[in-house]
Amino acid sequence: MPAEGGTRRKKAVSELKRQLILDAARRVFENEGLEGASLRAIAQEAGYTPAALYFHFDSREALYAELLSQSLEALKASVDRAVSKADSPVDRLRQAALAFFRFYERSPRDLDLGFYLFRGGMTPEGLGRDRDAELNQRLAVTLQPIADAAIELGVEMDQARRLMADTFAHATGLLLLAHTGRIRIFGVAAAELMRNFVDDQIARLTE
Amino acid sequence: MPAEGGTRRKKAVSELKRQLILDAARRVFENEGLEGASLRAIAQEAGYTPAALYFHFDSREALYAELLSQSLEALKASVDRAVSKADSPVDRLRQAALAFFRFYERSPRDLDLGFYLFRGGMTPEGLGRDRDAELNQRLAVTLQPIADAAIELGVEMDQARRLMADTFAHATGLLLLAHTGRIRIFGVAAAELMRNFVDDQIARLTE
Amino acid sequence: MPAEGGTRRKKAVSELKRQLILDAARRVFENEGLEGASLRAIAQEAGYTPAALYFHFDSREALYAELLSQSLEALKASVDRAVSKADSPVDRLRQAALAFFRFYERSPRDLDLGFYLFRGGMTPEGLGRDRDAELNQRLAVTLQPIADAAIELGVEMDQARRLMADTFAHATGLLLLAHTGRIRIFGVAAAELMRNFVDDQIARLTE
Amino acid sequence: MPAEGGTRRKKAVSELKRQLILDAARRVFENEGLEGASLRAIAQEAGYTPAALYFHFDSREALYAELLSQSLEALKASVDRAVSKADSPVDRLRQAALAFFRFYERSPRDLDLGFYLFRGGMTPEGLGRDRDAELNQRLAVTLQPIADAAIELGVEMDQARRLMADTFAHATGLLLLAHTGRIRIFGVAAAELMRNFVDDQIARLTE
DNA sequence: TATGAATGAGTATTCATTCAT
DNA sequence: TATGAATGAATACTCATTCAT
Repeated sequence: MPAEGGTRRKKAVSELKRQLILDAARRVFENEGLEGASLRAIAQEAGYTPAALYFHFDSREALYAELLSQSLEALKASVDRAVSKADSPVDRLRQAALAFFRFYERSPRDLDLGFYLFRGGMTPEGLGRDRDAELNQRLAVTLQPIADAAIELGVEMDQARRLMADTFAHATGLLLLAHTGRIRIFGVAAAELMRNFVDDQIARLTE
Repeated sequence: MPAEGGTRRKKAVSELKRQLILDAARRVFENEGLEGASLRAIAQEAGYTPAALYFHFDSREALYAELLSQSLEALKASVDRAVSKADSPVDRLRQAALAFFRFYERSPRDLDLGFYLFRGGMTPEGLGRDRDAELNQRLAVTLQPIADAAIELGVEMDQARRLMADTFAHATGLLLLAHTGRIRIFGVAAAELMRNFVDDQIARLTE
Repeated sequence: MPAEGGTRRKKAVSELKRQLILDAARRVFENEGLEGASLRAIAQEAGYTPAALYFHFDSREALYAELLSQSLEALKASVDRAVSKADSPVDRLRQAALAFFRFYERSPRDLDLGFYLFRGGMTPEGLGRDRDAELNQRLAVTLQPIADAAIELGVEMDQARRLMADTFAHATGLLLLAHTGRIRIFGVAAAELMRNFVDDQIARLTE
Repeated sequence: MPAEGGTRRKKAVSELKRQLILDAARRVFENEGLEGASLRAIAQEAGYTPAALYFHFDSREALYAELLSQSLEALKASVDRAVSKADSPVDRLRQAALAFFRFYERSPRDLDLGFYLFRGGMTPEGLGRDRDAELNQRLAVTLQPIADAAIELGVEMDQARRLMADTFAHATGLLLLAHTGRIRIFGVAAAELMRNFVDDQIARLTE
């Protein structure tokens, strides 16, 4: 048992260190942006040598991927929390969509991260099919409450899926616009447009 | 006349070479993506030494900017062409929005290019305020037909601007989804969703 | 004769252009210093293409050499002027030494230029033996009034030559010290030290 | 102890490698001169990739600065050694001045190095005020024995400082002359002139 | 598990010079 | 005489990654 316990403790310590590195990476990302988040910079922020990170992650891309993974986890938690507080299908739909929007509105670097790695999916090899499939899965699961609520409202599966895609698209489009400052061209506020969009969708489903 | 003609011919040749370099840059962009489009790579594709490009462009960023500029020009031409063929405000609105969408649907690298340089606007200094302001201007002008058509339909200025922003956002969001292959998650087609979105907007304005 | 006259005029024009380029080079040197005085920069200041300068000078080094040559000419003129105003051997000696010092005190870039090309003399090939010998000759001629005055005061040739070398060395040493700001370490003024040095030399010769 | 020993040995090895790079840099400096001493060239001479040097030095300028630092250290040691062997104030003054001269007479590249980095002090920002101030400090400390000896001889502080500056100036002036071969113009020997200069100064102080 | 050292490929840009026109 | 275009070599420096210790 003591040996076993030692092993378990070692694993826990290892897990902790991994997380400390990821936290450091997040900080670098937030402060320096995509371009500045080199492995060197992350290692330094974490108090490590670049070489040391390779004991915890296979490559820089793997580290990034894990960062995105955690980001998506946080996103899902955020959406789920909002949904759980709602008490009607309509409200669940609205809250899920708005929680999604707000999550990225508040931490724009997470959006950058998503764009960066999502784009990777286009390349022939991508980040590996497994990783790509996993990202898709996470995304689908996160947005699922929207489809669920729609179905509760009597909508067909097909239509529910469209709603998910539309909501995702509108939110990310508006966030992009807001995030790059371009939205000022139109003299409007992204959050307000998002609310309107969601209300319109609901109106259409329930009319 | 011979002297003049010589000068004129020289200018034309120079202009042509410039364009050949830009074409090479486009190809590199298409094949290698954002990261791979180094000055070296562009020069090689164009059959030049890196140093030679500096005779034609002030810097790598200047070359990129010109690439984007031409892309936006083509976008505007595409939208204008679609609008000119339409014969009613409703049709003009629809065709403008769909032309915008189709342009980027067909040449996804132009979307990347836009994202790349648009993002520059976020940095404190940006690529220079002038360039940033110019990008905004071009975008506003390109989407203007949408607002014009809406106003013809009796909509307030305020609402027309919202419509522009919403259309831009929805289109880019869907394109991002399509472009990265994520849209498959939802089992829907981006183009169809865009058409539906536009139709919904029109229905709302005209009901 | 018209042909001849045309040739002469052509030569004069050519000479003038050469000089305009050299003037431009001086300005660049003064404003940008040694490092900044690239051929490109000089050409631009002169209103030419870099390539055009090659019709007027064999190489960048040749242009620099000519610049130094003119600088030494101006130095000699400055010394000669001072000497011609003096009315005794002692005064000639003093004025020659001080004029030399003041020339470089006032235009430190000329000193830089001298250092730069003088140093070239060390390299195996140098700027070519001819050029090197010419520089030596110019320097000797410029300082000759010091030796002449010393001889007038009854000093041996040998001693007179020592005096020239010492004066040159002390002046350039002080100028270097002044020019790099190091003289502040000692809390003294270069010009005053130079005056003292000259007075000491004179005292020794005449005592 | 073994662990400690390992660390200590590692540090020693590291220090050694650093020094080997500096030695390589010195050689390049001696053979190729200022302009040729690029980071590439130094790395090659040391048997390294350019990138490897960045592990040992922060930048090319930092490497240069360390080279100069070691040179000044050697200079000071040389002067101190000479002074410690002298047994009277007059002798200390003479030996300090001549040791300074001889140091640079024997290794002219050290003089070049000094000129190169000293000149940095002229530029608005310099190599950083710290570095500049440090250079000044080292120089002052090195020449201090001259001032000390003069004060022992009953000279005022003010006059002692002048003597330091004059000695430095005369020595560097003569060295420049000798070093570039110009001194041949005057048919005299730099070392002899330096001895005479020092003797004259001593005569003046003690008469 | 972590480090120090090293690599090799890469970055944009500058330079003096050449040559056809 | 002058230009526009092009070259080839050079610059310092950064990057992700590897490996012996």
